[in-house]
Amino acid sequence: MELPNHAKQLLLQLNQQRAKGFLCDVIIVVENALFRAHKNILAASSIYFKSLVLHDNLINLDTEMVNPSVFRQVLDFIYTGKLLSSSDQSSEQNFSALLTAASYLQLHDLAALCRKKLKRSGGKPLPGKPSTPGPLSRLRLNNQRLSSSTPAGPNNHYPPTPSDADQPQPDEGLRDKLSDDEMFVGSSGRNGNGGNGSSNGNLSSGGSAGEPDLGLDLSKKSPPSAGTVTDALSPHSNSQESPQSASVSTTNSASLDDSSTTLPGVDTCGETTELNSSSKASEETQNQPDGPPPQKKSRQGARKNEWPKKEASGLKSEDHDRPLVNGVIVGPKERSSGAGGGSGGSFTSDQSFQCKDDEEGGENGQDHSEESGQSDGESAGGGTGGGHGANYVYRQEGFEPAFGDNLYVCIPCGKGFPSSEQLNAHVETHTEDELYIKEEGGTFVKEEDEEEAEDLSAPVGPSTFGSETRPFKCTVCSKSYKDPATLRQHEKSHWLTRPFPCNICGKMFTQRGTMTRHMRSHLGLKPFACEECGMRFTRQYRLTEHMRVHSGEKPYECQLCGGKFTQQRNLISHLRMHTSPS
DNA sequence: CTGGGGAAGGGGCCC
DNA sequence: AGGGCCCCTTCCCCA
Repeated sequence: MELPNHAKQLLLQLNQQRAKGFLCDVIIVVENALFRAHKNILAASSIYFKSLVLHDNLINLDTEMVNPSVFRQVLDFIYTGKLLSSSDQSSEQNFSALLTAASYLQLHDLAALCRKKLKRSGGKPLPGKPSTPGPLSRLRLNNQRLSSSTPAGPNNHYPPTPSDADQPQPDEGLRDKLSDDEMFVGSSGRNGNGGNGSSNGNLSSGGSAGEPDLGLDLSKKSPPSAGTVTDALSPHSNSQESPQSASVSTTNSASLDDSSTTLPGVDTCGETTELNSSSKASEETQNQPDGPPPQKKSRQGARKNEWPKKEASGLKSEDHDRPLVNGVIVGPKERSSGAGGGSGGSFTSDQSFQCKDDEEGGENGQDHSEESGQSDGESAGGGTGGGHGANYVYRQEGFEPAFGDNLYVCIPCGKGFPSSEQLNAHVETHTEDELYIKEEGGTFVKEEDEEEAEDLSAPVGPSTFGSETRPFKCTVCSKSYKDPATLRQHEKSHWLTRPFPCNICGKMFTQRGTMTRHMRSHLGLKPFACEECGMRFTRQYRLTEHMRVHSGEKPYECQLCGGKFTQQRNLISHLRMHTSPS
C-alpha cells in the first residue's frame, strides 16, 4: 500500500513552508541575499549541505560558485525537483552557472540535469568541479583587493554594472565575465575562515591563509574558559567534521569584512521572515526558527548548547519595522552610477541615503542617539525599513507580496514601485547631497576626508577658554573632548549618514566597533562564558554583570529605600519609580 | 491583572 | 579596535 502522491505532497508542503519561513531553521547567505530553508531538506539533498547545517544556522556560500539568482533556482530545485525555467533561465550561461553551483553544493542530480541540458544545447562542457581556481584562492585575491578598498565611504565609487532592469538578480553571465571587484566591490560572500581545521570559532581571524580577514574579528575575545570559543559560535566546535569547511564559511563572517561595509547589501527579509516578524501580523507565530522550544527564557538555566538565541533574535529584534517581503531581498552590490543597478532588485547607492523627508532627519539633531538604536522608527509609513539600508527589494516568485503591487521598494524613503525601472528612476532622484546634509553650524566631513578632518579640531582646537583637560569642542553640540580623534568620533554621531552598515540587516552605525558588536549578535557569537552556569554573552561587561547573579553581589543601592540591585540599570529604573508620580 | 524586580539584549558613546 | 559604561528596552517571574 502506498500513497501515490505522498512524497509530492510532502514536498509541496515543505516548499510552502519555506515560502512562509515557517519552521525554517537555517539561513543561507549568498552574496547579499538571504534564503531561509529547512536543514533537513538541505541535508537530505546533499551531503555537503548536510555537513554545513549540522552545526550552523547561518551558512555563507561561496559567491564564486553561486550567486543569489542561481541559488534561488537551486533552492527551488531542491524543494520541487524541478528546474524552473524562465526566459533567461534557459540560457546556456544559466545552466553553466547552475552546474557550477550544483557541483559545488554537491547536488549531483541537479548537476547531471544541467550537464544534460548543456549537452543538448551544445553547450560547453563544464567540469563537475570548477576548473577555476578554488574559491579560497580566488577569495584570497579578492580579499587582498578588498581589504584595500575604501571603507564605508559614501563616496566610494562603484563601477556601473550592466543592468538588467527587470531582472532582479545579477546576470550571471556577465558576472562570469567580470572580475569580482568589477562586479562587486564588496564581495560579501566570503569564505572566510577557510576552515581547514582552524578553529571556526574564530570567524575572521587567521583563516588558513593567515589573512587579516579584513579586520573584523567578531569572535575576538577568547573566553578564559577553555574550549569555549568554538562553542560560542554555535553548538558546534568541530568544524573539521565538515568536509568542505574549507570552501564555505558557515556561521560566518560573510558580511563582516570591511569591504562589505561599503556595501551594506543585505536586507534580510524575505524568507528570513523572523526578521520582521513583529511587523507582520500573520504567520509569524510560526516563524520561529528551530532552536529552543518557545521559551520561557531559561535564565539561569541557560546552557551553552542552547540555541544561540540571538542568532535568530538578533536578526529579529532590530528589524521590527523593516519591510517584509516574503522573498529574498537582494541588497545593493553596486552602485548604479548609471541606470538602475544591474542586479535587478538592486540599485544604486548604498545605505547612506537618507531621505529628506525621513522623519528622523532631525537636522539639528543632537539627539541621534536614540534614532537608530531604539527607535528604529525610521520605517514609519508602512515599514519601509527606513534608513537602515538603502536596499531595494524585490519579491521572490511565489512569495507573498508585502507591498501590494509595488514590489520594488526604495528603502531610504520607503516608496514602492511596481517595476525596477520605476524604482531606478526614483532612485536617481536621490542625490548625493542628501547624504551629507550639512547641519547648520556643524562641520561634517566624509569618511574619506577624515585625514583632513584633523583640521576640524583646529579651529575649535585647544581652546583657550575651554577646560584644559578637554580642549576639543564639538561645533555642533559643544561637547568637549580630550583629543581630536575622540572629537571626530563624536562628530560622526551628528552625521545624517552612518558610515558603518551591518551587512546582514543593513542597520547603520556610527562606529565600527558598534557595528562589529552588532554583528556578533547576528551570528550568535558569544565569546564570554560564565564558568558557573555556562551562559554566554556577547560582551565582557555583561558577563561581569551576570556573575553577580552567582555571587549575590548587589553593588547598587537605592539611597531612598535601601534596595539593592545587581545591575545599575535596574537601580536606575527603580529610582524612576521613586521619582515618577505614578 | 498589574506593577515591581531580576536578568538580559541592544545601541550610543567616551576613553 | 576594544573596553567599559550608560541608557533603553524586553521578557519573565512573582507578589
